[in-house]
Amino acid sequence: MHTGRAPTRAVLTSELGVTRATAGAVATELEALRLIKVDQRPHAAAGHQGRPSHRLSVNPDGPVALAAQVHADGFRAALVGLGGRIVATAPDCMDVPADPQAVLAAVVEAGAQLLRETGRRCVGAGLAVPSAVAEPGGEALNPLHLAWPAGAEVRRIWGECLTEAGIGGYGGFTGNDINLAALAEHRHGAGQGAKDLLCVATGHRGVGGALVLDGRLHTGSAGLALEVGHLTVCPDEGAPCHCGSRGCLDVETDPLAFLTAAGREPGPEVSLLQQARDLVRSSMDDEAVRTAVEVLIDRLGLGLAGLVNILNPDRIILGGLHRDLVEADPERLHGVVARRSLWGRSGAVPIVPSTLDHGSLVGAAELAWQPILDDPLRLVG
Amino acid sequence: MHTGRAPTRAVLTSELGVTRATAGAVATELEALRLIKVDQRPHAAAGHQGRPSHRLSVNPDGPVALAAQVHADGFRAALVGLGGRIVATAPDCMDVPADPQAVLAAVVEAGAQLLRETGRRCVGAGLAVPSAVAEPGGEALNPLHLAWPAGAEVRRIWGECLTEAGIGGYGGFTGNDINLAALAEHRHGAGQGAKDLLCVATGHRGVGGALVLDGRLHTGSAGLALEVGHLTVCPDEGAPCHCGSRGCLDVETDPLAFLTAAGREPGPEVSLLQQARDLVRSSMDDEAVRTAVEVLIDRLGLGLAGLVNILNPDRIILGGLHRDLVEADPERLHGVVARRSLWGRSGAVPIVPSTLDHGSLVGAAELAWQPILDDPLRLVG
DNA sequence: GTATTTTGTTTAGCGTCGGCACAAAGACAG
DNA sequence: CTGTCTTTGTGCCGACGCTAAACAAAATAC
Repeated sequence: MHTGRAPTRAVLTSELGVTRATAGAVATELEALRLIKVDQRPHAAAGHQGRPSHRLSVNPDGPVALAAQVHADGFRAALVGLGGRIVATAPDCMDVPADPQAVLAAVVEAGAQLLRETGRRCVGAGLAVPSAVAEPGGEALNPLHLAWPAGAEVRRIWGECLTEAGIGGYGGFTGNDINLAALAEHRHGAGQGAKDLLCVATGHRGVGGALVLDGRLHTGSAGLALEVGHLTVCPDEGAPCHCGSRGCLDVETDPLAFLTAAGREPGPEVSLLQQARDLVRSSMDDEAVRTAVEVLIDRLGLGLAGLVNILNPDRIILGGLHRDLVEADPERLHGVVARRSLWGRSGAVPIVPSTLDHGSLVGAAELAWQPILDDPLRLVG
Repeated sequence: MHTGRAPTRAVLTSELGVTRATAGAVATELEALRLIKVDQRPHAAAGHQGRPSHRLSVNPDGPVALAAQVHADGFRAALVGLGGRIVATAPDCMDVPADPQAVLAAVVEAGAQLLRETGRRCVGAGLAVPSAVAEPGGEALNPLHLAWPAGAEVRRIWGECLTEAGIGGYGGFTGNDINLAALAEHRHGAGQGAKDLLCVATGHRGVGGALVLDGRLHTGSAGLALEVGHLTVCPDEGAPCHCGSRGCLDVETDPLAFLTAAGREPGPEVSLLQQARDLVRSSMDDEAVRTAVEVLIDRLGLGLAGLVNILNPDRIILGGLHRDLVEADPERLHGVVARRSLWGRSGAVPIVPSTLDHGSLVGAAELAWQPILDDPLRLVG
């Protein structure tokens, strides 16, 4: 169902490998649920003979998922339609109480406001947090950037706030922000069609990873997988890391590491990530900046090579500052990864920049949409 | 279906979550296929009331899978029944031609001989090789220990040899030996019930890994995943590795590394693996040996911690020399892994020795059994 | 204007599975 | 010993999801 836009019933038959009858039934059903709409006037395909087909498209006025993201500087809420299109966005809120209960209540209130304004039906709500999320309980294990207590029961609180506000659908879902961005890239971004998709991204501080296998997030047995920040990428003498080791990917390739390597003093006005990205984009003719980019690419490449040896992905998507690094010098990064991974030459992995601006939001919505994609029947009514 | 031995129809109903009717139908069907047999006399369950149930057990005289393993010193062939029981074994052959075609022909001949002798029906044939196996083509990418050409089309040759010998069933399957051992441990050994199972093992030289997710082998997008041998575990000054780096798990924790660390000169009489294992088992009161064990455990632990951070398995099985290491001092290994992994204290991972003697063989057979487990109907006839 | 091609819908049929009733075989109470 | 209860195994029916095949629709090709 995540194959581009506006297919026809005929495309569905071949894409899903079912008969025309089944594809037609599915289409009728989805239309009855107001999830899709069917062109009244058939689309005359030029150069093709035979009966022209009706295009099926996501109903822009259909139900939505409530998506929210909490980050270091505040939170953000939006309504996301089927297919990952953001329908409405609440103004970013920069007021961040240290109490998760209070934050999530405010998030839900913003979402409820959006739903009231637009009059949309809500199929569920997803929340992205900048922390490892334990499975199956949904506790935020290391919400360092939020000043929340470790182990905060985010999923439970999220669910309670939602029911309190009367937002129903298929309930509340929570996940790590990078995991959800990876899911979104797989469904609607640069990861479409990948079988084993690896995503690596910087936040404002630190580095995170995510893995999408056969279209499903792989979070490990307890939700703690892809903690890629502590791969050693600077064996000889790296900066000390809070994990106790030295030269971790986390402290060697994050925005602060880049600013330091470029000899810039980080200012307090905007986020470190923003400063670092601006520097890469504006000052590649500066010798110090170019050298810093090369150093970080070499370290990142070493880390990616280690991951390639273990995971053997068929695509890698880079986000945050890493996205700017690969865009600045893709050849160098490809070269390092190929040289340092065992199957570098034979199995060169495509490494591409992320394409979605609000991947975590879209991914959070995707969680809420999932039950409906799995079984559209149960939503009848 | 891999839940211990001799369940009853009633157990199937609860275990598979189906009705008694369906469980009964499945049992009848499997019996008709001679895959299982049903106790004539019902098993009186002591202390239980109600009608006693008939035990269902794997038919020891039923069809078998042909399983074979090629290794550095020769090859081995066996017939394996449903449930991983080895029914018959051919005498180990130590004659190893350098030509894969010739070796596999000899392997198939040994297997055909076994089938003739026992008169069993063959449901398929699986082959384990000590090399990464490319997917989906099935080429052996680094058969270093076999003196085969890299990229040898093992799967094609195996299939051709089988059809030539008239061994039918569901065809030929090939896989990496450690991958298959991991699959076998998950189905019938120390890995039962694990959701995310990581296996790490030494062969005679080098270190390999495998991952079983939700009961299925994860081999990555091209079959090249879990090349764990080149994790850095000796940052300061490790031995040089053929991969170009230093201090890799491969050269720091394999049998030769252990013998060197213990100050022993490896002799030519038996394999390095055998010498190393004998040393661990017999001479733990020797100071040099004990120190060597501790050094290797520390390095192995560092490597495992890195894998835990990325994969978050819920169980780790160690094979080869690593099995002896964990048996010699489990506390030390657990401690290192917990200290060096991010979620060490909260998410301590069980690390257990492998339990199967011929895991690769059983796993190879498992590949051949898989189509029948997936759909027993199609074998009617 | 007719034939052909492609798409969409209707109808019949098949296979799977759950629900239910019934039979079987023992335990337990009197 | 007998009747009741509990658990297991089996046969039957219907709901459901899908395929196959026939039919209808709407364009192009000649």
